[in-house]
Amino acid sequence: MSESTPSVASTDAGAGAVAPDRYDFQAIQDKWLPIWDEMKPFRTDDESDTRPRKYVLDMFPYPSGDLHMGHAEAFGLGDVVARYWRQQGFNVLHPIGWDSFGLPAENAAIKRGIDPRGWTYDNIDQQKRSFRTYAPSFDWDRELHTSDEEYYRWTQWIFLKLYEKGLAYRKASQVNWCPNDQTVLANEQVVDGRCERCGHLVTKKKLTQWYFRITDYADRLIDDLNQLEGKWPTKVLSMQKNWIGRSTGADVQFTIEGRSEPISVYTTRPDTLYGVTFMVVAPDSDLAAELASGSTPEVRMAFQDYLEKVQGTSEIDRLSTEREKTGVFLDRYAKNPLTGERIPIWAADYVLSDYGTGAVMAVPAHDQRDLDFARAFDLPVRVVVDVNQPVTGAIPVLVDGELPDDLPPVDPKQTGEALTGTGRLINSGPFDGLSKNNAIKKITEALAGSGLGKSAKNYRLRDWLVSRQRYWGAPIPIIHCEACGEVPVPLDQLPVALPAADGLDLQPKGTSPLGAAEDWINVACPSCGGPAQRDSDTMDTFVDSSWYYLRFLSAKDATQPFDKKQAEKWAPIDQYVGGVEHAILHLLYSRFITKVLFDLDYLSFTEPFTSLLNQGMVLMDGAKMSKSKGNLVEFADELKKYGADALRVTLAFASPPEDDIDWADVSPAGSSKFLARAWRIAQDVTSSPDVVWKNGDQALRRQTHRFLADAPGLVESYKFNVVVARLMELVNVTRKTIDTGPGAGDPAVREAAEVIAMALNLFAPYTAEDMWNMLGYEATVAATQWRKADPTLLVEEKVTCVVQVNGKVRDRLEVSPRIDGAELEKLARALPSIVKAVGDREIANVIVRAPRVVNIAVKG
RNA sequence: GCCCCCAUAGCCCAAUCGGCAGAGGCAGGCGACUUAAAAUCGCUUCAGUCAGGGUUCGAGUCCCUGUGGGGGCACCA
Repeated sequence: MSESTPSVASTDAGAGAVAPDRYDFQAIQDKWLPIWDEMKPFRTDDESDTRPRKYVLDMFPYPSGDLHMGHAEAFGLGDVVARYWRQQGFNVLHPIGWDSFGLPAENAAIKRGIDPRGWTYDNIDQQKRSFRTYAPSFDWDRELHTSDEEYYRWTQWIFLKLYEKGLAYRKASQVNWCPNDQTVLANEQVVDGRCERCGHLVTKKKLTQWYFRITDYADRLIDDLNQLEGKWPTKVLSMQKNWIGRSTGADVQFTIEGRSEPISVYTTRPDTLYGVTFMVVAPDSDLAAELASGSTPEVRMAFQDYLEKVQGTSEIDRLSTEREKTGVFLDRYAKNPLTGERIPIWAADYVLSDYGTGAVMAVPAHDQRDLDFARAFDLPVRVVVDVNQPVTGAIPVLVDGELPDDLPPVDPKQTGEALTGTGRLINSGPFDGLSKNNAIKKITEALAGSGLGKSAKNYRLRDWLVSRQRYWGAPIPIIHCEACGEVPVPLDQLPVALPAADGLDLQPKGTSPLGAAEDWINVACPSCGGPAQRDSDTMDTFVDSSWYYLRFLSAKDATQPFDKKQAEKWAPIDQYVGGVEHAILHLLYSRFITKVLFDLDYLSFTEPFTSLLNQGMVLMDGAKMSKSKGNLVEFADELKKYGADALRVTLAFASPPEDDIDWADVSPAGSSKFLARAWRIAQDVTSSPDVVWKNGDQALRRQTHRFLADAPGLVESYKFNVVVARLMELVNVTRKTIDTGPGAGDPAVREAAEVIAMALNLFAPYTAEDMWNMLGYEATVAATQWRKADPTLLVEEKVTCVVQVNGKVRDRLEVSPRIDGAELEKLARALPSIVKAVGDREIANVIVRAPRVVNIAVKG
């Protein structure tokens, strides 16, 4: 029918133009976009809708320029899930917003001398236009921007709620400082000693800053990961676990000569307490300064020198594990709580001031770092765990083929290798002979009994530093009054709106630009009415994004951040989609804030993201795309060249979603070809919508229904690439049925075409809609329900049974799937090829797994 | 150093319960259409699953060891 004049695909066909004969993605996009805009098929504002609900969310974009290929992948995949659940009968909430506060806007504004506001919202407009064409099934009516006053007033509200609960506090401490961005950084934002954003070396600076007490939630943040097992990538679960870094051990009290208070040290090895030969404190801790100041003038001098040297060491150098051990003796002594032994105290920078108590008991025989230090300063080493003594069921080691009575004792001081393995205690008084694990328990109990220690836990996680010395963020809603101190801004005075950037110097200078906005910063104290000043810092943008998923549920509510009833209806998120770069930062913070809101009774759940899909990155020639590398693939260019559908299909089909995609390895042109083939099938169908499918070609029907049966499971296990492959297969078989089988008028061809359109809605909504239209149906195909597979078409009439001899395939049998085992064995053994293969060897065993396999095991 | 993940055709990737290694695509080859080429369409070649052991009637799949690649944590006591 279409072999007549090859019409040229018209690229300038406007909306309403007659559909061209050939697949023309531009014409199809232009045709359907205005119709969808009119229909708004993805709105979720109908409160009377009784369908079960699903909440599908992609991590919202930061508006730096236009969308890029990474967005195309993430939002394309998220949209597959959203569209899928709709076709499964769910009322699906799939909103979109922008993470629109942050440094890039401010840096761009400084560079060009403009307002970060304008830059940000221009970029949002640009991204919106691109999204419109890309056509994810968003409910646009819930759009939000974290930089809108209506949004950040509630970010400030959350800050105040944490403040009320004592979870937001200010303290002076050594913080991470990026000299380039001229602002502090949270621990999570420092990667290998460098600023996560700009790559500049991070330094330490003593500053008073705002923190959220996330460490109070450390246990729950670890323990609740169990709920997510199997629903989050194991990689992310282990990253969170590692980041929080819980360890268990004991706090042990050491009394100090010349000091009334004992020093508490944390150890994971209380079993080695008899092996303590010295103590080490962090040189930059208050404790070290105090101990030094109570010592001799010589020590004070030496300590000062050492401290200065330590503070001059960059973070990068300090983190090197190859570094020589350094330290100074403080000429002070502690007392071992169990033995009463006198223990010298040193200051050394291998001990960190902000972990545990900033002091450790050193057991050089059983800790590599302590041993290195002991060897450097010739301090005694005492073995207290005999690692040659088996604990349980250990296989004895033979020496020269003999079982030795006693292995030669190993001296770590000689070998330089600390003995960290298991074994039995020696040189430990009443605890001799106990196994390591048993000793940990017994010694901790003994300490607890005499009030000299107790079991304890420690975490690598630090409190979340949330204040930033920059302009483009949510102001911290606190007022500093000379008379009253810190005074929270009353809730009814929120938002604390950002002053206009106009007239402010946004250049980074180490203090917030807001400090210079005099009209803004000077206010009357809400408590006493006296002169006071606003806090001039703004919040880390991860505070903004920690709760945005809740704002979507009540995006226009002017009275509260979110409505608890709406949250109960929709949240937590059924499917969250985003890159693994947020595996720690955003996901950890959001989990924390969710738990806080739960504790405050604003929520009835404790985990925000029920299941998580991490899509991989889109690379080019094996490397991350970037302008400077010259390997940038622009989303806008690709969109123009291939259209939204082909891009989406390409990204879904390239690989499993969590794998990286190298754009050099994929073929958007191939995807276009596939879409054109699918589209032509709908075009070729000659039967009318009321044909009776069951009269159609059985082979094609089987294929169609097998697809209907398999695809849902594949989508739900994120095997989108396989679904696309199966769709390609179905298209190929349908093509064959048209060209060389019963022809385009066969009812099974129409059935297949309709199923292809219905399924293609997940990956290629424009093409799907146009096919659906050609097949004689009204828009929109996105609202169709997934057809149920006919079980009678899933049963095979004949299956191939493999006949093996000693596991090697020798022959095949076409049999009924319901064949009985004995019958099958008889058939198999009668096969001439099998008789020959067996020969006159004795049959040892015959394994029959009807109807798939018969395996004859023979001897010899 | 500790912990985790991965390895199938030239390339990207499939392979429900352990049961015929191949669904799909790219690239390649041949052919059709074309004056020719591109595009398009049709047909088609290609591996025994990183290596070595083990369990099993049977292993890509389970177990152990190693190699290669990727990731997380790391002077956290």
